[in-house]
Amino acid sequence: MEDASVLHLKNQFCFPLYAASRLTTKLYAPLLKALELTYPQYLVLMVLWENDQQTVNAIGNCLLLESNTLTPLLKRLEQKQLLQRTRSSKDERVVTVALTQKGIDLKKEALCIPQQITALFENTTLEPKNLENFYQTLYKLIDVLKEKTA
Amino acid sequence: MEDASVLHLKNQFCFPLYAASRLTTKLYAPLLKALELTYPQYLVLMVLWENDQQTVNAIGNCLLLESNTLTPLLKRLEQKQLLQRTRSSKDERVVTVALTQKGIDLKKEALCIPQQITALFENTTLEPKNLENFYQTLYKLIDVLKEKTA
DNA sequence: TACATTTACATCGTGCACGATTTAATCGTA
DNA sequence: TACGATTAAATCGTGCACGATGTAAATGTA
Repeated sequence: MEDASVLHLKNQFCFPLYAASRLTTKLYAPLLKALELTYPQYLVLMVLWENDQQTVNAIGNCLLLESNTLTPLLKRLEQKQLLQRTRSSKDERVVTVALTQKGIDLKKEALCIPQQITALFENTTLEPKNLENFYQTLYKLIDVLKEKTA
Repeated sequence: MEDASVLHLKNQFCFPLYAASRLTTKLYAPLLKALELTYPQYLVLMVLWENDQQTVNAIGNCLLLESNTLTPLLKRLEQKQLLQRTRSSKDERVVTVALTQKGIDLKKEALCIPQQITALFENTTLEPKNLENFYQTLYKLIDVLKEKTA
């Protein structure tokens, strides 16, 4: 590759990931709007739907986010009465996040989202077999990136 | 896949893209800090290094961004005296963005970034052949997403 | 040539991301 | 048991993203 073209957008390592991530968030947006959720809020709820009663740190480990991002986001979800933040009495540094009944109930409405997303990819050029390889490599990439940015 | 697990994070379509995108931006951050650039600013400059003198719209088409994001970003780059925004006299609606000499010169310092990134992936589990397929599928995905979110 | 429509960019408000720092609690160890 | 180090959240400031709306210029068409 010649000198100049290494800086061309199409040859960049990161741009397509950045673009695909933003476009995917946009793909979810109309479905999440029905639940009055943003995409990061949806991610936090998925973490809690899978395992309720987690600390801020634990949620952050799942999503690769830290308290500076999570605290305000969790406060917004608490204001919507989807969850409750409680400072642990055993260790006053720790805040435990627990779903409210309203938060638990919202899962039922969210259940149809994954299949609606999947349906959007039917009859496209994206073959399931390619996608499988794609996600395998993507997770490998994430592992390497986690190590290199640690 | 059973009902509950479709909402598990690891089975989600979008989360790994979101995570990989953010981690990749973090990977670039220390290199870009030397140039006092953010990652989106770097992307805009790459577009202009490849083709100088573009309208806000044209830059947005390259990066999939609109004026609501680009205008403030371009103003910041203008304040750093890396580029100049000029309203076209032929069509007063259009703003043309042109690199200053300082902006042109910055390219020389940026040239080493791609190879430094590439070097980080040597001796990892990511095989070049897999990555080639990966990026092919990623660009296909972007095309589908562009269509579905249009 | 009026005038509705379209286009290009800008503005505004909200919600992330994230580096840097702060605060308070707990831990480790001399 | 003091006390420095570590840990968990929170706070702060800056810079994206982006939907919604605004503004002004250009365009299409009756």
